[in-house]
Formats: sequence, C-alpha cells, structure tokens
Amino acid sequence: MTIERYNPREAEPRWQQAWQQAGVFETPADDPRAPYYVLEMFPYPSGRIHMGHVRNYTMGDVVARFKRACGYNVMHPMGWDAFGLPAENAAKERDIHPGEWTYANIATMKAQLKAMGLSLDWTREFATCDVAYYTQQQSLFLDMLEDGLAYRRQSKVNWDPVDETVLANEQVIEGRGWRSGAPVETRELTQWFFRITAFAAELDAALDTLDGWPEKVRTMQRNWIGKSEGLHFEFGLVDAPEGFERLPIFTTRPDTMYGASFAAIAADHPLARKLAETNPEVAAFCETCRRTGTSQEAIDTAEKLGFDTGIRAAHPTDANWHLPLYIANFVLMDYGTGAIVGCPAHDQRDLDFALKYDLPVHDVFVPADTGERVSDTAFVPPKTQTVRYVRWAGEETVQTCRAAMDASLAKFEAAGWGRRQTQFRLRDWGISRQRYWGCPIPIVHCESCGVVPVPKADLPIKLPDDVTFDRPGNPLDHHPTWRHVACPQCGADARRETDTMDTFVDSSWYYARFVTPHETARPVDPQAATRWLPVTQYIGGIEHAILHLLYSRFFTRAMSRTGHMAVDEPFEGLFTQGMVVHETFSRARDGRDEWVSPEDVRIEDRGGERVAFLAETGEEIAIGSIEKMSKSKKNVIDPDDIIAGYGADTARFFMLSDSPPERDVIWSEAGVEGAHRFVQRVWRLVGGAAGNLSDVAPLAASEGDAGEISKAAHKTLKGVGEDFGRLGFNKAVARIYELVNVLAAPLQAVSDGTADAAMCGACREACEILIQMLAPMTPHLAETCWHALGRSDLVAEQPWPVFDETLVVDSTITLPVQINGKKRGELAVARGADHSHIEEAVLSLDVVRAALGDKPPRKVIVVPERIVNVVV
RNA sequence: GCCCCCGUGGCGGAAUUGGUAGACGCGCGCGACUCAAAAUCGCGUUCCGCAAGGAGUGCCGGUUCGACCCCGGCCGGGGGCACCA
Repeated sequence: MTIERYNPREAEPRWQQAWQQAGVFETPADDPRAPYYVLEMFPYPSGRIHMGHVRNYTMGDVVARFKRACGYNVMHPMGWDAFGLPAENAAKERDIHPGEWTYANIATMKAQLKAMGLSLDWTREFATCDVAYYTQQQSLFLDMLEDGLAYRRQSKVNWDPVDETVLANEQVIEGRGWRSGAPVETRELTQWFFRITAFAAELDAALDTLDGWPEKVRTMQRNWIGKSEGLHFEFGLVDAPEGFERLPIFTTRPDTMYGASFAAIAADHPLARKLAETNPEVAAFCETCRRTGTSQEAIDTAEKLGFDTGIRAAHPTDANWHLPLYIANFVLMDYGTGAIVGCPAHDQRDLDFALKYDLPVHDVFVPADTGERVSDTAFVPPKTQTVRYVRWAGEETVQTCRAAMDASLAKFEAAGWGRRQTQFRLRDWGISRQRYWGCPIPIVHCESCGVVPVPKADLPIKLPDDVTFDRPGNPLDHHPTWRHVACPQCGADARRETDTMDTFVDSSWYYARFVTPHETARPVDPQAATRWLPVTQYIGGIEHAILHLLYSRFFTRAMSRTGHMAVDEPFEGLFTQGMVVHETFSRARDGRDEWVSPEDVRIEDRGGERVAFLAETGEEIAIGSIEKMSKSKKNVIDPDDIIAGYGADTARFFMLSDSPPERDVIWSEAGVEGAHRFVQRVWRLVGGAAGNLSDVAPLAASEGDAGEISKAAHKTLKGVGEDFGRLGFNKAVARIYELVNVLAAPLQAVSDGTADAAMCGACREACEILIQMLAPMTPHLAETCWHALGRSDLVAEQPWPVFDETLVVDSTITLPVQINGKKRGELAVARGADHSHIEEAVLSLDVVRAALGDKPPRKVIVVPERIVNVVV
C-alpha cells in the first residue's frame, strides 16, 4: 500500500485551528489540578523571530505539552519585552514612531509564533509598552519609594559631547561615541536607584535553596553579590586637609596587613575631590581617571595609574610606619569605602602598581616547600593551601591563608586596630535612563516641595505620542508641554521627571503579571500570584544568568514586602539554553571582506572538502567562522522559510535533535533535511499501517516477536518520560529514532497484511505510545497520525501513557569483562545472579584463563549489573 | 583584567555521573529497487594495521582495580561584567 507524503502546509493550520476551537491551551482560573507554570523569556520585538526564539519556545512548548499530559493545570503565556533602545534608533533612522515600529514588529512576530503551533495561552498576552502594564509599574515604583527601596543619588553616565546624549555602554566603542566618534566623557547626574543591596545577604543566602537552578548560574550570582568577610580599619592620615584625618578602609585580606606598601583612594573619593579643589594636578589626574568610562571591563583593562598625594597613611599597628597615599584609577568608589590598602606581594594588580611606582614588595607568606620570594608575579595561592607565614600578626608559622585570615582578624579586633565586617560587592541598581521609549518615572520636581511622588490616583503618566527625534537628547526633555505640570502638593508650576526606567525593570515582574494580566486596579492579584508563583520552569538564554535573574529575584522580594504577594523566589526551575549559531560566508570586494547571506550560497563537495560558491555568479567565496546569528554578519536563517518549506514540526524537531539544549547548536541545512525525513518516515510507517490498525485494540504482548515490540515501546516510554522531565530533548529524540527503527519492519508487515493478531495489537499500542511521545515535539504530525488510526479526539488532550514495569526489565544481562581495566570479553548472567557465581563464571572464560596462565588473580571486582574486572 | 562555562570520529552528539568510549542522527561508501534519477530499503563506517593486535575523549601530569567523568597545571572557544536585551 502506498501512501501520500505528509503535507504539513495543509495539516498544520488545520490542527492549530482545532486546538484553538477546543481552547486546550487556555488556563482556567478555577481548575482543581495542580498548577504548573512554564515560561520562556519573552522576546524583544526586534522585527522577526530568529532561530534562537524557535529553539527557546519549542523547548518550553515541549515542557508545557508534556506537563499538561501529565495532568497539571499548565499556564504557558507569551508577551513582549517592548521598551528599549532599538525602537528609538529605528525612529531616528527611518522616521517612524517607536510605538508604531514596536507594535508592527509584535504583529509580525506573533504571526510567526502562531505558525509554530505553540501551546500558548494567547489570552494572557501583553507588551510592556502597553499603558496598562507600565501604569502598574509606576504604581510599584511608588510603593517601593514609600518603602525606602527607591531613592535618588548622584551617579555617572557616559556622555557624548558632540551628540549631547547619554550613551549606553554598548554605544561606547573604544572610549568613543558610536555615531559621533567623539571621546566619551563621564557626567554626574542625579538618578533613581533601587536599593537591591538591602536584600544582598538574603539574595546570597537564598541561592542555596534554588535546587532547580544550574549550579553555574548560582555560582555566577554568588560571585556577583560578592559577600566577603574582612577587616574594617582606619588609617591615620598625616598632612591631610582638615576633616580628613582618618581614612576608613575595608580589606578582605587582613593576613596581608604587614605586607602593605601603599594606600590608594578612588578618584571620586571625597578626599580626592577635596584635594582637586586646590590642586590642579590632582584635578587633572582625576579627570583622566573618569575618562576611562563606566564599564568594569574598561576600568580593569586600563593601564594602572596612580597619583601620589604626598599625604602619608599611618599603619594601624604602628603609628610610625607611614605608607604613601595614592589616588588610583583602579580603585572604585562603589565598593567598600572607596579606599584600599595595597599589598603587592599577594595581589597582581597591587604588584603591577608597586613595580610601576617603585614601591617596596614585602612577602607576607612564601610557598611552604620552596620558600621562593615574589619577583614579578604575585603569589596568590588558594586560601586552603598551606604556606609559610613570615611577616604577619604572629610567629613564623606554616598554615592556610584561611587560618591566618581568621587569626589576624581576631588579633586586630583584640588590639582595637579594627573590626570584623561583612561586605558585599553588589551595588544598588540605577534605573534612570535619559530616553523616551521606556516607562516614565512618576515623579514631579517642585521648586518649593522638592521631589514629589505622583499620587496613584493621577496615574498613569503616559508617554506623549507627539515626539520628534531630530534633536539630540531625550525627546521628553524638549517636548513643548509634557514636562510642565502643577505640583501635586502645592499646585505651583513644577516639572515632571523626564527620565524613564531601565527596561530591566519591565522584565523584572512580567512573570507575575501574566497570572492576572487584565487587572486594572493593581499590578497583580495577590492571592493568584501567590498561588501561581514561583514559575515552575523558566527557560531562557545563559546571557541573562546574572542581571535579569537577579533583578527579578529582587523584585519578587520587593513586591512581597510591599504587600503585592507572598513569594520568596520568582523561578523555581531554571533552564539556560544555548544559542543558535551558523557559519559565515564572505567574499573580497574592493579590498574589503563583505558578508554573504547563506541563502545566496551554494555548497559543493570537492574531494571531501566543503567549498562555497555564490549561487548567482558561481564565484568561489570564503567559509568563515561559526558565529551567533546576527543581521550584521548576514548568517541569519529566517524561520519562515523553514516553516514554509518543511513545516513547523520539522523546524521544531530539528531544534530538539542532536545538540544538548544547554549547548550552542549549529544550524545546518543537512540537519533540517534529516529531521524532515524523519517526519515523513513516521507518517509513511504509521499512516501506512493505520488502515489495518484502526479496528485493532491496543494490547501489549510479553512474548515472542510481538513481545519485543511492546518491550521496546515501553522501555522508550520510560526513557522519554525521564528525558522530558530533565529537558533532555536530544536524548528523547535518539530513543524515539531507535524505537522507530524497531517498529519499521513490523509496521511494514501490518501494512502488507502479514502480521498476526498479537503483532497487530502490539503494533497498535506501540503506535499510540509513539504518537503520544512525539506529540510534545511534533504536535501536528502526532494529531495527523492519531486521526489516521481512527481516533476522533485530540492527542493534545490525552493523558501521558503509563509504562508497564514488567516490560522494561530484562531477565538476563550482559556483563562486560575487563582484565586490568580493559574490556576483553562478555558474560551473560541472570539478573540478580550472586557474586560468587559470577566470579566463578568469569574465571572460566577463555580470555580470562589465557590472561591468568596458571597464577591466581590478584583481585576480582564485581560491580553488580555493571562490570567485572579481573586484576592479574 | 575579573567571574562562569565548554572541548569526545569527517560532522552534531551518547556514555545509566568513576564501570563496555563512539548509542542515535548527518555525511560518506557498497548493495537492492528503477529504463534512469529522486525517494525508499539493506549493509558498512574512530584511527593505525592484511591480520593478530595497538592507539584513542584539546595538551601535560596525578589519584584509582578501572578516568570523557575526580585533582593540579597549560592551550583553545564561548557567555557575563551593572545603560544591548
């Protein structure tokens, strides 16, 4: 019997409509089943979806469909992270309003997502630029302000003096503005901050409870929060200006205090500012430091520079021991007290500085074995390693740094030279942005009343639509009327805050809003939010490991503290998926390399080597490195082309095959074709046999050929269920391939009418299992096959099948036999055979006898149901 | 510069987390079907070697009966670094 090819173009829209009509993916509020909240990081509406989105949303969809089948009340919403810089860039470049551009992109991308057949509850959709959403965000801001979690202070920004604009770090290229090319300056502005440091200790400690997160993400967050125990002390300053006689310092290495050779303060330290007032040289130096920019990377990689203030710092242990006091460009005002003590022997940065300024290097400890002294590489062993302390708070001793740090702290405290202190590296979160396309900060500045919060009754503060981008700077600032407003307190003329919020604020609570997306009276319904949160499984890119996830953890706490819900953590399970990358192609053009889109490239095989040609002209071009898909390198594959050509199921299946989901995946046309062949193969086999199976009752067999089929099906079912639970999609795919290989011949026999009743029953059951396992990954194909088997209901509504325990265990197992750790033979034994029986059988094997000769074995290691190793 | 991760055949990857390295897929080779091609099906495919056998998980060293897996040191690639999202 021949069968028509599976036609996804016809089948996919049909099933998508069927699901929608049945409302299978909508989450009822009053459902008694256990809730399961699956969420993928919502996209920025950049224009079109890319393969990274396809991968991310396919993974989430498999989880959602699988958990739904497992009996959970699944919530799987989608929305748009819609504020941000690109919309303003589009406005400038193409004279289109940011809102218009954004909503047009959303429409396009929504249609693309719909074509993927995702099991999303679209009734919950919103965009963060919707007035309804940012109104509630303004309300949250006011609550946080009232609670002391929002405040204003001075802080630095990158300033482009030519464009007269604040620049984002990514807009600063090698110290210059990306458009103007002018050297970037830093400016101090009064800006709004969220007091995330109020939760520093809690955010750190609670990491231990996040069992459902990858260890690497927890480690990154722990390092970012940077909790450290150390010594707080003060230097007495000699020849310092009045009021600066004491200099507070925090050091994490009290054990190295006797190796100090200088002290240094940040260019923004109050003392440095004081000195700059009267000393032009100091002022000039501080200005140089500020030009480095605001990014940590720029500060760390800049040449270490210092300026000797002439002031001397008296060591706390000995008032006569004076250290020079420098202003240094690598000291940060934001961390600790903005001042450090330098110990060159045991810190590379301090050593570089000491060598540059000819300062002494005192070894505090030396390697316990060699006793080697420091020359041009600082000696920084792990704190758990034992070393010989030669110059510290006690006798010469061999001990770990950890022990010496504890002992030093105790000694300093006892002597009254300082005290123990816990310090965090985490800084407060600056949220002010001098931009138009963001959530307005609901504040009014009044001459007489000062900073006045907008009363909640006056919300929302809407963005004005009539803005222009032909002038530099923030359009809200030079809008003719928007900023002028009466003071909510005294009624006098006042002006609005024109800064908008960092877009990270928008994405810090959207997961909570999805629970009750249409609430108008408040950000979230506290009871519903508390019931649905935390998100059961959150899926997104590893690039968000620190900022987005940490800000969300802070927001959950802030919202709980201000009474919006009672939730500790936003995301119970976290999965970070890898990127979709593609090879790049380029050709030389006018002496420069020009990127070529893969669509214009033809690949040929030349003696086993891949060679690329420009399809149109036949010109040979270069195959470049494999990189993250980006428009600038033209290595982008449009998902629409794949879906139009092969169907959504093929695209989905390919995204789940082969590469482990946490790792990057390389896009290749060959891989897509492989996935598509599989889709067709399943249809050919199941669809072909369906006619002879539609009247057969599914029945597992335990004996004979039919038994082999049922065993394979149930073993696969067990494995795939475990794989889906762990998001191990590539392994599930491999298992299903194996099962299909096993089913191929029997299904052909059913098709040919040569299969007996037992075989037909087993095949019918195996097909149903196969279809249900495929359903989360290739849902349209699954429905088509299901229907062909004579079922009139939807796979999407079927409960997950249960495997039969007796079919998944084998009665005999094959043990590999090693001699000295190398596999030399095999031994078939009954499951549960006892140790001595196995040992006896192994020793009588020919290979073992030959290896032993006439000597007895030194040792025989039997690992039950695993392996046997004979040591000779 | 700092923090985190990754490295296995021609390619994507698997290995029950210290127990048979290379499952499954792609590619390639051979064969079947076909007038022919496509599609499909079957067999083979880590490397060296005719073979017996030997080598082998980025490199060097260590622990162990046994190491892709644990430890130390290097090399290469990626992510993040607080205003890209």
